[in-house]
Amino acid sequence: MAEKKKRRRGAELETAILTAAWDQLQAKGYHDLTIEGVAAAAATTKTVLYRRWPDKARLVIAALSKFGEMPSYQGVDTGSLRGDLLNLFGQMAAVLAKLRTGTLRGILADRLDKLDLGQLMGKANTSHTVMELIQPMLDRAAARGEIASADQPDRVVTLPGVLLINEVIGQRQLTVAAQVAIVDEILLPVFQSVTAK
Amino acid sequence: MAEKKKRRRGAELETAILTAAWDQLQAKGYHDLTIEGVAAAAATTKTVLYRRWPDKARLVIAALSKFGEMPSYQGVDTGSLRGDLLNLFGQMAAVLAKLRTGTLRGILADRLDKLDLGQLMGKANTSHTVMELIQPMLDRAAARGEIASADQPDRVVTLPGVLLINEVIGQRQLTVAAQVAIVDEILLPVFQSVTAK
DNA sequence: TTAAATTAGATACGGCCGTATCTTATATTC
DNA sequence: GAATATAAGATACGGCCGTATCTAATTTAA
Repeated sequence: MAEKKKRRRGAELETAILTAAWDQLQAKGYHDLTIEGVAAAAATTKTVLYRRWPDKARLVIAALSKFGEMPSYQGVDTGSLRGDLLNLFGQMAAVLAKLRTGTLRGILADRLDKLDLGQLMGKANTSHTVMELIQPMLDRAAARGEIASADQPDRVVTLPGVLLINEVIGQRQLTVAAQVAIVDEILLPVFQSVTAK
Repeated sequence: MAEKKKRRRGAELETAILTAAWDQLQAKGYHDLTIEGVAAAAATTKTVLYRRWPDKARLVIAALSKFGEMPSYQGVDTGSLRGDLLNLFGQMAAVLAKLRTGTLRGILADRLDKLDLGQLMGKANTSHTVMELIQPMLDRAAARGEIASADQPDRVVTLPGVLLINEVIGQRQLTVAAQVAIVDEILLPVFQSVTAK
């Protein structure tokens, strides 16, 4: 009896590959995951993978997007800038907690050669940049009178993202205490220091 | 006539290798520099290189230390915290200006897998951490009464280094305008917000 | 001066990367 | 249903990594 040589295609094949990538990520971690290994685990070849994703980082990001159950950020009006920021960091911490240690570090390292910081998070460039998360908070805070102006310099608006990434780069855990420290010791003082134009 | 098979050793050999590494760095940039290429250019083999440096990043750092003419930071009391900080960033900018674009990015990326942020700059861990640069400034500023306390949280003392690295990671140039913005929009507000204990 | 210890140099290995080429199965179109 | 287009699968390549092993030159100790 001859073997059926059924060939997977399109979405079916892609799902199989991403499943394999996800498994490898869980089993071996980002560093030890290889394109060839994923291809083998998915019973295909790396040629097929390279047709879809340009490198390991993008492949893993795709797998994370599909199976990582990363909730997209829900902007909530908590009634204060401090609450908004803590809420944001809390959600980020929850996302990070789902990742194996070193995964994000590895992705960042791999992409550091090619991209600028604003795009380091993968889809961050297309959908919601850090700025787009922060700006509404600042708008509300200004409307409440908590800060003098919602029109803050770029470097200031990007600061939360920078601090988040910095926290990830260090081996730190982004505990609640760390979140509070970041918000109270750094972010609020900076935001509040801006004077109305 | 038989060739003299003179064998270089120790410091002589090491200098030859680092010279080759430096040349390659200038000629091809960090990304395209390879260990094997440096070995070949130095007329030796990579075995010899791996006996001295564990990876490309360390090799390049060694070459930079030897030939990069990176002036070590000179702490100067300019009379104000703002002046001190701008002076620091100015010196850092001068150092960065000597590096080919992408060199520092590459080094950071390569080491991101293995180290925490405080050690990313190579010898930064042994000699002068960022904290050790900043703390004297804060001490002086507190003595002058510019800030309420020199006893600032770790995350705050490390902030200048984080912002510097962030600036480098982006493709930005660390212009004077950027330095001023960092100091005035972020660092001074943060430092000044700390209340005496 | 001879023997012992170092260390440079040469070579080879397995692993993975990223690309190219070719075939063959499957889908699409006529 | 046959012709055509598309994409999977197989294989091979050159490049570099990092390690291991062996040799031979050179230094150091005796």
